Amino acid sequence: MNGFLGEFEQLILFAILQAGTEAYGAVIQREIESRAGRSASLGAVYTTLQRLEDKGLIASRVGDPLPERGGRRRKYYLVKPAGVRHLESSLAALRQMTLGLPRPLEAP
Amino acid sequence: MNGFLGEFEQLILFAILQAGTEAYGAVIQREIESRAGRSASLGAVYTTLQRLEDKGLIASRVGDPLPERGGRRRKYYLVKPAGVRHLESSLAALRQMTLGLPRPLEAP
DNA sequence: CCCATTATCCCCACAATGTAGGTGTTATCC
DNA sequence: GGATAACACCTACATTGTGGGGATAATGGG
Repeated sequence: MNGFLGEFEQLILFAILQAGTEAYGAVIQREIESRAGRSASLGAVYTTLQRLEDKGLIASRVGDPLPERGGRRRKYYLVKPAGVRHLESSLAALRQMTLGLPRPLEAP
Repeated sequence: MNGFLGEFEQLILFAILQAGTEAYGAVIQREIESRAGRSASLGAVYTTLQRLEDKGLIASRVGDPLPERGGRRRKYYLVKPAGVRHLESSLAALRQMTLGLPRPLEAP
C-alpha cells in the first residue's frame, strides 16, 4: 500500500497512451505484444485495467454498438492526470538509477 | 514463471551496478533511497537479493571481517551477464513503449 | 422470432513479487 | 564474557501478475 506501480501496470498505462482514442482491451493487448515483444493474455489485461481504475489512474467509457458483425460493446480507456504523473516519476527514478552506467544500460 | 522481472528487482540490479565493488545490503538500500527517492527496508532488500540469486541473475561472496567495531561479515553482490541482459531487454521494451509520446514520457 | 456466431468484457484461483518487523550471527571492545 | 555494534536472514502477509473459462450483448439467417 505504498503507491508504486508494478511492471505490468506501467506497460498497460503506456499502451493506453499509445493507442490514443482507440484504447480498448484487444488493442491494448496488441500494443504491448508488438512493442514490448511480450505476450499478455486478455484476462491479465482486463484484471490490471480494473485495478488501475480502482486506483483512479485511468477512466473508462463504454462505446456505442458497432456496425460490424456483433459482440459486446467496447470499453475505451484513457489515462488520467494522476496516471501520467505516476509514469513520469517512475521514469525519473529510472533515469537516476541508470545515470552513468555503460551505454546500453543508461536510460535517458 | 515467465522470465520477466518485477519493478523492485530491477531497482536492486541497478543499485548493485551503481555500487560497483561495494555492493552489500546497506549500500544497496542507500543507493535506491537516494537515487530513486523511495524507501526500501533492509528486509525487502535481502529477500529480493535472495530471489535474484536463485534465478542466477546475481552472485555473491562473503567478505573478510572488517577492522571496524564488529558485526557480521558483509556479503557482496555482483550482477551476472544474464542479469545485465535482463535489464537491457527490459529497457529496450520500455523505449518501444514510450516511443513518440510527449516529452517527459519518452524514455530515450 | 430464435438461435448460432461473433466480439468483447469479466471472474476466479493461484503464482510471483513486494514489504517490513523481528530474529539470528559474528565480530570488537572493555 | 558480556555489552554493543553491524550485518544478514526468516517469516508472514499484502499486492501484482496471469491465464483459463465463462458471461454478455450484439448481428444476421432460417
